[in-house]
Amino acid sequence: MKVKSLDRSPSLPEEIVASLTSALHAGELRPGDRLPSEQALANEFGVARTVVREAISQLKYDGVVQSRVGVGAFIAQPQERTAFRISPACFQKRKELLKLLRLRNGVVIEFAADAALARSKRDIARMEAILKEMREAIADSEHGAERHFEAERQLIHVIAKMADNEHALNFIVMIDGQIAEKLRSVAVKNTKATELAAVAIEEQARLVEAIKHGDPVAARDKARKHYDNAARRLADRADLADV
Amino acid sequence: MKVKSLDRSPSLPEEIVASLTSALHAGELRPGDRLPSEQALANEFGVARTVVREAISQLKYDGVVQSRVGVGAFIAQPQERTAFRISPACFQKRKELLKLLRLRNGVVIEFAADAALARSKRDIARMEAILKEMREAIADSEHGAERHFEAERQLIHVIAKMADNEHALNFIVMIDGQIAEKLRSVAVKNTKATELAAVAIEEQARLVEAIKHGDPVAARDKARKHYDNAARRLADRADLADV
DNA sequence: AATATCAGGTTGTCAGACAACTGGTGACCA
DNA sequence: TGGTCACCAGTTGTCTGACAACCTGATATT
Repeated sequence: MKVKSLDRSPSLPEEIVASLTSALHAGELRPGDRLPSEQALANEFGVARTVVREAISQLKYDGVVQSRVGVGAFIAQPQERTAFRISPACFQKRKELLKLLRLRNGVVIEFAADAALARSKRDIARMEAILKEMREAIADSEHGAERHFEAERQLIHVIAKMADNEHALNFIVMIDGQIAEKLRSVAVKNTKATELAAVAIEEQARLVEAIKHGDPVAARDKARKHYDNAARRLADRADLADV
Repeated sequence: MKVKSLDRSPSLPEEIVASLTSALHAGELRPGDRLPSEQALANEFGVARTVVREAISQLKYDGVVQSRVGVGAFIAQPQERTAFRISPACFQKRKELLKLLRLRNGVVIEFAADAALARSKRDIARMEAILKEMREAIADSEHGAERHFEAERQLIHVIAKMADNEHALNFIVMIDGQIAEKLRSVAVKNTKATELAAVAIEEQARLVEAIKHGDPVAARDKARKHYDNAARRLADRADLADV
């Protein structure tokens, strides 16, 4: 029905980028090193120069390489990078996934305090609607787990939006979007939903309450309690696949 | 001497990326919209199709657009993005810079606690050497401010490294590298160094102490005190240029 | 010995071509 | 009339070859 044909034959530039970044990650390419010329890479990979150029242009976009006309392309210093990127490889290992989750949670926790300071009535109404949706989801034996999962995400997004820092918002949305895709199936499957969800909802209700009261310290505290617990509950689950 | 010829004539693909992203940021392009065909864009911008392709390949790399053979290229949903990027435009406004600083500080504060849990003797020695460098820098009337600035950055990097989360480390190094370039001149110029620096060093010494004792709560607390204060001191400075 | 010139290599850009693929149109047929 | 199918124009992905601008190092010249 929804097989969706996950062919995904990776494009040539993608493969070259992957090859170069893995070489970089493996230490075969180090900051300051000069890349082979575009023509040489094209020959090596058996593709046209345009393909190599597209690959290198992506690396340049991230500040991972810098090129000088007439000279060549060079691996830049780590501090020169202009993008934080999540590669598919990050999700291969369970550990990596949990570390990304930790990073997302850390930012959310920190900015929950800012949210408490900048809250508006609209925001509060929004959050309470989300809590209501969570509570209703418990009764939904069919899609309840999925609804709860999505509601949790929405709460995070609302908090991030409240904090009045678009960079933090972008960051949270980006990470969350990436890990959510991987976590959804785990969160939905095999969930002995109700009792765990009830605890989680209580935690989040306290967080919302703190934000509502405009108490940044309490908001941070409640946020930490919930998101640390949520991460622990997830880590304890045996069915979080490790490839 | 070190003028270094900042010519920086932006490349054609760069300009097109900038044009498209600004159109996207301005709401002229919205998620789900279809981009003009590569040939149409090439005509519009007066460049070759290869240039347009390099630009779009960069956008695809970030998950900002997705393309399908035979159909076209489309603006993706925000949750689809795979990269958090700092564009040069972020530094034009003083406010943006402070928000980026807030984001960096938030992550550092949060992971200072993790650092306290995962500290090693090597790390502690490293941190104490950095504190020593800061204290010595006070006496250096010529390069003291710059030395202090760099030492503060190194302390952040060491803490990030300690926390055993390479994603957080990457993120901090990236953001810090970007804002440092913009802050260094401000931090160094017109610094009535000694008295402010002494306060900052004391704050950081307490942070190091907390990490040394393996106390995550104290580490987080001290980190928050220092980095919030540092941000406030910076924001209070009148010479932080606003373009 | 110091300087000017040149040749080769490298990146940036251009132009044109073709394959694979998609969506819709219109012809054809039952 | 209604459904099926071949076809066509448009699009992306890739390839090829070319040239300009530029840099480096070697060579020739003074």
